[in-house]
Amino acid sequence: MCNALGWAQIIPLTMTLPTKSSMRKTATAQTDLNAITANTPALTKFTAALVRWQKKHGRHDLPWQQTTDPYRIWLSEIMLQQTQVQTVIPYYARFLERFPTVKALAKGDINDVLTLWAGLGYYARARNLHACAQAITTAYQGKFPNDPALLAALPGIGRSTAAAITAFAFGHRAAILDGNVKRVFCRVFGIEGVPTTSAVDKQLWLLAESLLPKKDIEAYTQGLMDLGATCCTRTKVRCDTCPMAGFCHAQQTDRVSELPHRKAKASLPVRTSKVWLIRDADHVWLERRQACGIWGGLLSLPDADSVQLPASAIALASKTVRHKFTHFELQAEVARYVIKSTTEPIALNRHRELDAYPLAAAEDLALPTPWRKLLVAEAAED
DNA sequence: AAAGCGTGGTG
DNA sequence: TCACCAAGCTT
Repeated sequence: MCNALGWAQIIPLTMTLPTKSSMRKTATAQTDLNAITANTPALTKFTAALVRWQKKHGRHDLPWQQTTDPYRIWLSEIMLQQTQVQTVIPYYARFLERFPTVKALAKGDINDVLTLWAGLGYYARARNLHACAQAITTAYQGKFPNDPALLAALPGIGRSTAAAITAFAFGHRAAILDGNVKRVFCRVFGIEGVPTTSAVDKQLWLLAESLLPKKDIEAYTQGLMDLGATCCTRTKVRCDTCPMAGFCHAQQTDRVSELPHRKAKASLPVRTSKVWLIRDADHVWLERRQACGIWGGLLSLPDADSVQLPASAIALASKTVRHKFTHFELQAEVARYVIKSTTEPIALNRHRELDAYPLAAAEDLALPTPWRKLLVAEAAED
């Protein structure tokens, strides 16, 4: 069980109010989904145009596209959750080199998995990935089930990811619904309301199901992703090359920049902490974080209140590190100390300890990004 | 149902 | 610099 994060929250939440125009529209305009899904010709037009467009103008050379290996497709879908293609590509190659099959991954050490994931974020994905590989190995003899409902019961695989895997690996007819798809649907069909709310989300799933083609599920699914990523983007929209331009609701009413409606966002609370950077000439002492919560399972600088410094410690200048997460900003004071050379662990208490790691290896450890950057800079200063 | 969970790109 | 958010899932 994870308790508090250990970082004090010192600034309370305040709400950024929505603009008057968005309040008025979300309050009064209610999209009639029945009117949309009953309009079969419009649905058919969308689907046919998308499939045709994907085959000619979509992406066909991404590293996970020239295969129907469900392991490779699954790995790409997990890495791509809330993460852009350009970021994923180098991680994907390194991961496959180390773990080429689901059985290899299942047998692997979770700390090796986290090391390969370090910097990619949302580390529960890596822990779920490992657990999922073990489940597939034991429950399905290492073969991915081709049923989206079975896949969605596995750790880290939700409804959309399950549909994407079965569509690409098995040609199974199932609907995806990610951020790109929601944006496309809201614009093309003029869906009002905030897509992250459950009511709108439910409507979008119904629409997604009703749009599925009878054949070409691969090109259709890829087309949804490609359109949102290369044409119907958040900003710099390229309506001039869009296959939906002739009948897109947002484009025809000049509201492309207004849809989808944004949620009123809470301002970032700030949490402060004090951590210790304990080093000698070429080592730094790090703690393995507990498996749940922020940076679960990663290595980290220890909280200052949890460590008894060795008697030989000599204080260096402190540094301040600021790091913004999705939901809070961390301001950490890094108190730096040099201790007498040793590679012995430092005891925190009965259950926890700090272990020495080579400072020069900071790039290759399972460290969260702010600590990795800090330690790389620390090593470079020597 | 809504909050928790990372990081990097972009304008 | 700062706000916004991306091939979402879990609890």
